[in-house]
Amino acid sequence: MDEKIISARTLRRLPVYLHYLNSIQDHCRNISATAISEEFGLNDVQVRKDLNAVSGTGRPKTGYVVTELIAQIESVLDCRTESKTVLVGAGNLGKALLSYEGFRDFGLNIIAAFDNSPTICGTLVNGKPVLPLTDLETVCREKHIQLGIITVPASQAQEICDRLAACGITAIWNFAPTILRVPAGVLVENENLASSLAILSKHLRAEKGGAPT
Amino acid sequence: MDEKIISARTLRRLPVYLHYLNSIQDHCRNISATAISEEFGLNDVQVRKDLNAVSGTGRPKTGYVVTELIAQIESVLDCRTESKTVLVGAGNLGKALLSYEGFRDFGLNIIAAFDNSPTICGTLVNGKPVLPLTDLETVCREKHIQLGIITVPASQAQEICDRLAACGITAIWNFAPTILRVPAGVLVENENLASSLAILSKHLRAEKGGAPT
DNA sequence: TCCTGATCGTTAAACTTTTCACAATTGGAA
DNA sequence: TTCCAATTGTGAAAAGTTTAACGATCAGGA
Ligand SMILES: NC(=O)c1ccc[n+]([C@@H]2O[C@H](COP(=O)([O-])OP(=O)(O)OC[C@H]3O[C@@H](n4cnc5c(N)ncnc54)[C@H](O)[C@@H]3O)[C@@H](O)[C@H]2O)c1
Ligand SMILES: NC(=O)c1ccc[n+]([C@@H]2O[C@H](COP(=O)([O-])OP(=O)(O)OC[C@H]3O[C@@H](n4cnc5c(N)ncnc54)[C@H](O)[C@@H]3O)[C@@H](O)[C@H]2O)c1
Repeated sequence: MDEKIISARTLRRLPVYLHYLNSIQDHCRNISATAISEEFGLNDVQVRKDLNAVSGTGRPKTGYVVTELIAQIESVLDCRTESKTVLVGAGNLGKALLSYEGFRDFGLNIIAAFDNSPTICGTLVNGKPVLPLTDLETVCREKHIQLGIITVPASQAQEICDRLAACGITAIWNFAPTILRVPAGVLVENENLASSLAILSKHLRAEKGGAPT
Repeated sequence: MDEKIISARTLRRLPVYLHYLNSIQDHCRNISATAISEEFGLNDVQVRKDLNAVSGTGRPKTGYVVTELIAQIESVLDCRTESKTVLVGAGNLGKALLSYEGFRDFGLNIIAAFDNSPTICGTLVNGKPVLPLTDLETVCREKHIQLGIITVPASQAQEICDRLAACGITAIWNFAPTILRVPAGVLVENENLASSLAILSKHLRAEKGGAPT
């Protein structure tokens, strides 16, 4: 294994590069770090360091071979290996995520959704079954689920989280605005949309206040 | 104005604190930075510095008065001032955002949504009208819209972005997986869900590979 | 063949964020 | 009253991240 330590910051930028590379691969054979940096308004050395962390096959004058770079990023992000996933809470947000195919590119495979509302259970969303919550443990254990998405109301999130962790799930993507307590070894990624909103509000305010941002 | 410079990192943590403070305000009069730090698994000095940036009214031995702290964070985040907002692209994700009331706490007020699909236009989602895209400019100008949410397919995002910017909107919340080019003075906040997914995938992979994370 | 300029990769510097260490304050118990 | 333990606030160290500077490489044209 020629693994280098990839910083979290770099890791977060890789999907962005990957999406861009995919979009240009049909009409570009090579791409330079400089060109990517311009595309994203980043510093070119930063991009070069990011790419160097996953690739190392950049060549002076020509840059990187697009398809090669895609493969290397996909390898680091492990896009080819499917992450077997369940989603709990098939409400508005849950259904949107279930319907979205864009995460397939990153290996996400939602096997099933769970909900405790009888009106939703039994339906299919984007071809994926919504099952009663009581089946959660059985399905997770039988299908060897690795990743759990939580889109239930905040008040229910910790309980769901505990149950997921108890099934051996070690990665949780939490959309509820709560902090979850998990056993060691389980990673929670909180999708905190309010944080982004705070940044935007601040910008609007700064503008009105007079100080340029 | 006794404004201090608040770092972006701090700004992102404030909504998290705020949500927690709101949840405890009924049964707690005071709260210490230490207690908050334990709740979130952060360093206590970091929390103290964050709070100090917005408050400065912490007292030794007792900590902060919860209601006071809430008011101060709300003031910094400018939660009381409504951000007049439009959403473009009333698809799965757009409808989920339209239906969500949680952002009201942060001053978000979605006035209307726009879509170019005739089947969606004219409907109401959570009491909010979905209008034809052709009305975008008129509404934005007449209602003095400040913030735009983009939930259209990636291929359409730049065009929508341009139109929003042309209406004088200076803050854009982009959910499409593209980088948007904007005039100076316009702030784009990209909600990149794939980045979080990358972190989770990496964790799963590291686990299987043997190296503990 | 030999330049030239684009590009890479790396080391060092600048900057940011987090953590540590410690003095200062204060409410309440002895 | 006096002391103690909890807690704040802050300057300095440490860790992490971004930017700058520069030599090395190499494709393609003179
Ligand atoms: N919709 C958004 O745009 C948005 C944005 C940010 C955060 N969130 C958060 O995401 C979560 C879901 O939001 P939403 O808008 O989809 O809400 P929603 O009410 O539409 O959906 C919640 C779903 O969870 C189900 N549910 C409730 N308790 C459950 C339990 N114990 N087990 C299984 N299922 C249960 C409900 O039946 C419902 O279908 C909330 O925590 C919300 O704060 C939503
Ligand atoms: N659904 C998710 O969970 C999710 C997650 C991450 C990112 N995204 C991104 O969010 C965006 C929307 O995703 P979605 O799942 O809601 O897709 P969707 O297809 O359900 O919705 C897109 C909507 O935009 C409308 N639209 C298309 N072109 C338009 C235009 N030029 N002007 C106005 N409206 C237009 C369509 O009519 C449709 O209603 C996409 O860019 C997607 O990549 C979605």
